[in-house]
Amino acid sequence: MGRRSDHSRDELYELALDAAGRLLEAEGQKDLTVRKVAGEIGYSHGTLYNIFADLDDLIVHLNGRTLDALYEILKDIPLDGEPEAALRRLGRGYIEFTRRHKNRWNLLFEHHLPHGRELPQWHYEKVLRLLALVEAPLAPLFPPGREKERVHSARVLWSALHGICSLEGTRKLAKHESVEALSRTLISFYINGLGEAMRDGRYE
Amino acid sequence: MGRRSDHSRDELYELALDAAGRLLEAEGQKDLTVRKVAGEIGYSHGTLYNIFADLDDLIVHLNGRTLDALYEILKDIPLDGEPEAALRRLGRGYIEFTRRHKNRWNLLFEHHLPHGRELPQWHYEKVLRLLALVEAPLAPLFPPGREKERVHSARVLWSALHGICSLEGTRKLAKHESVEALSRTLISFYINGLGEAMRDGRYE
DNA sequence: AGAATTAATTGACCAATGGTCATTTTATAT
DNA sequence: ATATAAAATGACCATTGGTCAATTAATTCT
Repeated sequence: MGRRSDHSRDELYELALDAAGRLLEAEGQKDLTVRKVAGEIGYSHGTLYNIFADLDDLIVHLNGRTLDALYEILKDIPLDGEPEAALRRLGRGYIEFTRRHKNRWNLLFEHHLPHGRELPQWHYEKVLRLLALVEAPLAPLFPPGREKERVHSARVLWSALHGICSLEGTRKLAKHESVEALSRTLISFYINGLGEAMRDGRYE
Repeated sequence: MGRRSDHSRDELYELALDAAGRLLEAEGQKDLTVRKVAGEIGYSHGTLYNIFADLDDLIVHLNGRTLDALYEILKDIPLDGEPEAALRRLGRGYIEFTRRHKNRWNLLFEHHLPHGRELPQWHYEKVLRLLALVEAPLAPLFPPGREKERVHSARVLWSALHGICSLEGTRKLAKHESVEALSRTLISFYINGLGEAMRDGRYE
């Protein structure tokens, strides 16, 4: 068979990522193969190599979608009011997302490009956009001129929450523990400690 | 070829895991294959299936070794003195380990058993032994009768540190950030917040 | 309209993998 | 020596990621 007019290149890109996402969510990483994705959309596996450089490339784009999906969830969460409460709301949104899309979310962090290849710039931009959501509620806690420290704290909180969800979701830490409880404690103590240090003027 | 007397079953087990560890550290997850491990120790791939149920099983045992190795590093770190200082020392040890053994450490958290299979009991015991190291320096911060909360806090800190190292080591968060700085801030603010809450009697 | 050109799609093909198991080879017991 | 039991092998299978010449359909040109 040759050039069909069923789908444009862009449509094919979307179709492929749709199918890849479905496969991933339904069957897990092991079943996310070039051939299965191609089969799902009614093309041969060779065709996918016109759209993506290779499977790694496809995964990088799929992960981009995951970051977008998470942003779409979190962006509507109100960030005003008590900083701690806002952070808890964000945390809950994050936790719920990782629960609902466990496989997608695992792939995002567990896929590694082969040696020498780097993630595209837009990946980091998508991450920064998410981090900005965490930075917002932190604003009232930092006086002007301490923006760097605010960014730093957002990263601590983001990474820490990631760790909590990661260890729980993959059952690597212990069989059962409440992610909510752990994240709640984290946020509460961290913010209190931060506030205290800031009040006493002994931040760093 | 048949039954050789070169190595006992136990020796073969150790040899295989040695080779697997070497391959993993040198080449990464992609090159950790049954055939390569077998080749490294001078046996055919079929032989490995006398020792391990399958590749997943081999990896589970390899990960057990990783947990042991981490414990061996951390167990000699002095945990007395200031809680915060002790936690920082533990954190540094952990960070250094994840740097030195990046591939081993990634595999530990990124490997998933196929659906329906569970990690062996001894895996969780090895984890608990590590968590106990974090619980120790927290002891002075909790009055008697709050052991549950102490365990809880150890888990928060452990998971959070894991998240920080994970995101940094895999370059998924941002290109460069000081893991040390992030973990230092985490420990400092968390412990301060915890102390304050405990003093004021408003824990939970 | 018909021919020439261009581009997309295919599937045979390759090397490698995880895994199985009948066969072979060796050590041990009789 | 012979029989028995255990372990090591490698042919074999299905599946994978990836390549590329051949094929086929859309587009352009005359």
